[in-house]
Amino acid sequence: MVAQRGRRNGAAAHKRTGSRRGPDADNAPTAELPAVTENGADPEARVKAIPEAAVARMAVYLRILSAMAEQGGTTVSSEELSAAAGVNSAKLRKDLSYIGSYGTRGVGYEVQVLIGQIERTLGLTRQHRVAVVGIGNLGHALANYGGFPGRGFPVEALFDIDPDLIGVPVGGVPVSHLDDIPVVCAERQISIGVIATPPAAAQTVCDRLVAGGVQCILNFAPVVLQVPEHVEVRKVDLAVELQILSFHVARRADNKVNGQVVEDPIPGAADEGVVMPS
Amino acid sequence: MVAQRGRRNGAAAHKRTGSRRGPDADNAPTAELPAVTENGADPEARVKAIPEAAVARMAVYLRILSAMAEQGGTTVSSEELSAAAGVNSAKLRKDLSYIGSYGTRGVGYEVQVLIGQIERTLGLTRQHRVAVVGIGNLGHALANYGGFPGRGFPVEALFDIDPDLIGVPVGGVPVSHLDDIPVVCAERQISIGVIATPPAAAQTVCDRLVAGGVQCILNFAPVVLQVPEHVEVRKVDLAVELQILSFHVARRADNKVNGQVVEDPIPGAADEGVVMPS
DNA sequence: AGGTGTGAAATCTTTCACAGCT
DNA sequence: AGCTGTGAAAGATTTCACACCT
Repeated sequence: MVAQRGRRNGAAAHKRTGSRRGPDADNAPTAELPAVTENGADPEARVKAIPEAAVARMAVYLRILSAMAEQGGTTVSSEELSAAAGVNSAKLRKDLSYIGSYGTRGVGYEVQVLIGQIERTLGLTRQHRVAVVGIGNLGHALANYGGFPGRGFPVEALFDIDPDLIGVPVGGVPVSHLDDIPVVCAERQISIGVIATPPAAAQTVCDRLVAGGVQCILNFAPVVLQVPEHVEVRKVDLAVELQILSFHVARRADNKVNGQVVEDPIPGAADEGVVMPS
Repeated sequence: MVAQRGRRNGAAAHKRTGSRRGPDADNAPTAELPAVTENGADPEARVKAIPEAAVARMAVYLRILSAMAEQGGTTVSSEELSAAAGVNSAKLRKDLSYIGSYGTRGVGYEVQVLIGQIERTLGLTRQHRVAVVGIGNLGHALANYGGFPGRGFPVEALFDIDPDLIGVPVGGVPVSHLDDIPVVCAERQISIGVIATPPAAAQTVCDRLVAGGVQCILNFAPVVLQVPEHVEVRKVDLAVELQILSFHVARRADNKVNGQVVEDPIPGAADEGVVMPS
């Protein structure tokens, strides 16, 4: 086979990931309209390719904006908003530019307008029914989160395999059996499945959720799920988070051997010095 | 070539306080790791800077390798390991190359060796004492996680503000009061603090953890924490995760409009651009 | 002045593809 | 023949810096 890739954002190109699956997908471009990317003066801005990273930040901006609105704020500058979100203003403006131009030069953004636009972009104008699988400690916590973040994500189904739990209502929703996942999810039009089971059960549960028509999965189990192409998976992995922090602790200790912290590490290196922070 | 991490030069120093870490994906460069020390075998190539993204994946590789070791596996090829981790083999090899050359051409990697090297890189050869703040549903779940991911992250302190909880042992550790965070953390040499409190309390808790000498924070509260430079923060935000998934559901639906709709035709949710006042 | 919107440059990541060991 | 290790190309994201409105 000769090289057939490296297609610079050209026109005709099936945006396919070489192999059959790509669960990783942490950086895939967001839209995939082959040739028809035009979106001129459409009153309803067509969803262009918003970088995945920007989408994640939008959610943060949204929360901050909501808080500001609640406190009576009516306008914000990119400087203010970005500071509250912990990013720099250029990034904030760039992010917002992906969804349109809703600011006023010399003034800033209108809080309400921005909230509306971000909500629209994130698809928050519709409901996304959620199912939580695995009603252990974590599942309980999730189920009781009550409608999840603000409304928009009602928990409509719970599942577990423990006979003692079946039928018991948690947070107002009765627990069903794992075996019923496909049926119940289909019936209740679940669009997001949350997996909070032990790792061993995760893949099976995932398969059933998919069978039930669930399109998106939020996985708390420390397992890499295999899913069909059309299903979106996000992973929240406590162990990974802690280990990343561990890495930083270790790195820091190494860089600190002299009691001096440096921004740019010096190729001086040190052994695995065990330095305790003072 | 001057490639310093210099700050801006145009605008003077603003007060963009801490919180340099983004919401989701990370973007801060990772400092260089000093050369190996212990069992040498590190002739030349000094370990370069390990990309943050690679660090996160290492943790995943590690888990898979451990599972393989448990099942008696002794060697793996990049192809096998990468498939199990859900990435492609080139990425896996590149990631591993950041920590050294521990594979054997024509053969693969020795599971045990890789485990050891990754653990060393992630700083898992030392203990990282953890404190969990906020013993609600989530905090309970975390506290009971028991030593967290395979030992190495012992939970040594718990905090809450509820008088009824103070003194009560959860998962073997008695709950202390929020006010005692600085003292207790310092005493017990806590290096990682986990915040599982309501958003309103998060920043205060964070400040106390920092006062207690905690260097890394895993934040479950939907708040952007402001921290001094030397403190590392990772955020796990359920709302953000769900909203990202929501975005994908919406996008998918949009792209399918001219083709065939296949998903949730939610009755009575047909609006766009209009803010739901619910 | 004051602040947005955005090409263009700088950076960071991923992927290619093949030299080089075993 | 098989598989790792890696320079180099391709992509994606972030940052700069400035034209351009109010």
